[in-house]
Amino acid sequence: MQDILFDFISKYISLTEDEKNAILSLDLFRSVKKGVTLLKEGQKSQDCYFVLKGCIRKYYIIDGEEKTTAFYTEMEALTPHCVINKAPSEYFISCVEDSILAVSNSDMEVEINSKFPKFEIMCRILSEELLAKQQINFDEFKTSSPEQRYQNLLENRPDLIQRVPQQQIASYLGIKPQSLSRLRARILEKKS
Amino acid sequence: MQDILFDFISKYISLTEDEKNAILSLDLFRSVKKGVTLLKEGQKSQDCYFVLKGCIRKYYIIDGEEKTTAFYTEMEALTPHCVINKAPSEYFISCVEDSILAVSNSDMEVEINSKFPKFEIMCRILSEELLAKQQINFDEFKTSSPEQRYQNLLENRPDLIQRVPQQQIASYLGIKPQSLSRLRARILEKKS
DNA sequence: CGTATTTCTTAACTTAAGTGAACGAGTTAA
DNA sequence: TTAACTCGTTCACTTAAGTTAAGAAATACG
Repeated sequence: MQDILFDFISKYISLTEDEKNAILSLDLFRSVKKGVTLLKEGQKSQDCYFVLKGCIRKYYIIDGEEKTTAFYTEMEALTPHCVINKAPSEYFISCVEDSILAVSNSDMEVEINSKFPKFEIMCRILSEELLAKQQINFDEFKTSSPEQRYQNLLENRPDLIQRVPQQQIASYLGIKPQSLSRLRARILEKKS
Repeated sequence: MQDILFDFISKYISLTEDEKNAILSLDLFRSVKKGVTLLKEGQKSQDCYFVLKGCIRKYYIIDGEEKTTAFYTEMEALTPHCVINKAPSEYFISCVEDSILAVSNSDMEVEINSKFPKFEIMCRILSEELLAKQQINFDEFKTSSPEQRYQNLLENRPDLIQRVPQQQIASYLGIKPQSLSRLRARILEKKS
């Protein structure tokens, strides 16, 4: 399981055995059951998440309704906004499947960063990379219809549609579950 | 005009007179007329833009239709995706108003970064900050209707609605110009 | 194993956005 | 000054998503 984390890190920087051991000694790994809420609206938290196995999601509750805006699966990292701006969180984070996560908090990161300056370089590259990805994603979302978004999802993250309940997929696409059902039926009809 | 740039930078790092002069000697400032296209789909470019005065926009052409996905106004910076991944651009960038921009290319940045390591720190903070903003923006877009998006825009960037043609605003909100007209009429009716 | 509960689908109806066309106001150019 | 063009609005019509409700399918749990 640790290998997944080190594989990920090695895409950005190379680690010595000493450095690997220092990371392992932080005891980052957490096993989390499906349905568990990791962060609630209004909470202040310092925890960042890296998904080793499973899936977590970010959602808002607006007028009593859950609005899912992101899923994070294997090899994806989530730094909640409340960690950055030190304000109460505007959203929830919860576990879609039984998952294994690497959970780090600010203190640990300060410690690691001061011991291994390499780490800061990785963070910079990572956040630049994420920013670029995020922008393309946003543009794609803006320039397409719900139906196109669903087709895109089918192409780019087909696993999600299997792993995640439809209602969460629907809200991720910006529509209601009933509309997703209908839209799926429409697509099937077109194919035949 | 330089003051705007230095004001911006001073939010992140402090510069000595020498450093300021080094930046000025790069001769970054460009005056660009309304309507000029700075980047075209398919082009490879190394140029990044910082708006000192005016407004530029990013848009795609999809099925012959312009789809505007972002506006950049005073004190906002745009690093095109093609600069990061060194691939041809998927979108256009053009000038909405007569504008004054600071235009930097990769070579200059390498030069500045090597002379003043401070600069790299600024870039890291900036991209982290942008990433956070971008995520909140994306979430807001996803969780709201065209009408709510328009109301949001009225609150958060009222100037844009004055400065930018309706059709570009409409496409930025993810709808057609006719729908924006209708939506505006609907809102006026509600108020009365 | 069967019951309860949640999740997904279907349907009928409402509302809002897309489409195509026409119109008037404002701008540009001959 | 007039003709051509652009831009925003309006209208009638179509299409897709929201809403409410009911029923089927899948899942969880005692």
